[in-house]
Amino acid sequence: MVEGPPLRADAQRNRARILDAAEAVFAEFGARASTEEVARRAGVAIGTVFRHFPTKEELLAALMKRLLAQLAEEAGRHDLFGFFRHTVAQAAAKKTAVELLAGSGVDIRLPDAVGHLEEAVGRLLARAQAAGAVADSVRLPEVMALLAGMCQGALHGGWDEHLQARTLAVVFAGFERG
Amino acid sequence: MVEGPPLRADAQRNRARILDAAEAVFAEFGARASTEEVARRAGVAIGTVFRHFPTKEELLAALMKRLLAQLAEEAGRHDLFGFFRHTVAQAAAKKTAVELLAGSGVDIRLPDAVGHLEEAVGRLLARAQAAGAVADSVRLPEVMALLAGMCQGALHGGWDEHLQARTLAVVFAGFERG
DNA sequence: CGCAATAATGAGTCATTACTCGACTTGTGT
DNA sequence: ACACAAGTCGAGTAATGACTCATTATTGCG
Repeated sequence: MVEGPPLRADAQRNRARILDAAEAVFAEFGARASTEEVARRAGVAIGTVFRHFPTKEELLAALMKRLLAQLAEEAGRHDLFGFFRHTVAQAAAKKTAVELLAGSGVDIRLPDAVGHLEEAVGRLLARAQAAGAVADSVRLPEVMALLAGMCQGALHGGWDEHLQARTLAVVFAGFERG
Repeated sequence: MVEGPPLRADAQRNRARILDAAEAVFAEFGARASTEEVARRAGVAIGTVFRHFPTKEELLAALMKRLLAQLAEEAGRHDLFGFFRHTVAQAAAKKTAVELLAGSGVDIRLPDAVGHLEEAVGRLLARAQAAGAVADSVRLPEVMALLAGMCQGALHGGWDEHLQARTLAVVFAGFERG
């Protein structure tokens, strides 16, 4: 994480615009969408995208970092079950987050961002266990695995609201009894 | 499903070889792998692949059909929990099955093959409920959703044996208690 | 201002890939 | 054995997409 001199004002504006466009485009078409489409939606030339993010992977990584940070922050506003519902419901909208949280196609290292999310979920788990809502035998890794799996399932399977509720109900019952 | 005249002997051989090669190649590289790689591995020219499967999608669909039929057949040799364990363990190996069972990237209609698999799993569910191993409130759609989600999760998350066991344990506990 | 340094532009390059097609080979029925 | 339909071959085509770079524009500072 080497920080060079601060960016010029226009460069900052464009960087943010590109990330916003990338979020929208990749949410709509998945990670296969072209970099040109991102540039078009951001209203900048293709070269500008590559100036800020020298490869497509780095663009995806930067976007992913932002999305994971956002998730970790949102975790603070929910209990464990609520966070599951919220995250799974958003899965389809934030296609990329899910695709990449998983590493599908492109592989990217984001230890920090993933770590922060894990910490946040860990706190929710501890609280839920202290309240007796989740069995003590349940550990963080399987909680993360189920979160990822449910997001993937919802995304690719196109679950409706009802199916999502029923499916999560099974998972929550499993949490309750270990 | 129009059946033309029977294929010539060499054509049958090549068709099978291509499907085998496709299974191996797509399992290794995902659906992004090139058709040429499949041809190379099958030991035929690229034109031959396209004679049998006029588009890449049709190749994927044919492969998918075979994999789903195989899964449906394997269901007969397991109870519900065993089938989950078996299928999830194979998820990584049969990357394609999972990617496509979900429809990631390419969309394909395989109502028959999916229907057969659902019927097979439905029988396992009914038997498990009759034996009291699964709560009566659990229905087939969420069982299929969880199967798909767990396969996705295992595939993309790279679960090890231990994590897989712990994760499935939570799901099974959920089945037990509804 | 004026002048570097920094950034934006966008036509072009190169690699990849799905798919075509005309020349050639092989299986099969008679 | 022969003819011909069925099948195979693989160089070629066209589209796409990641990335480059010489040129032009903007910004911020003294």
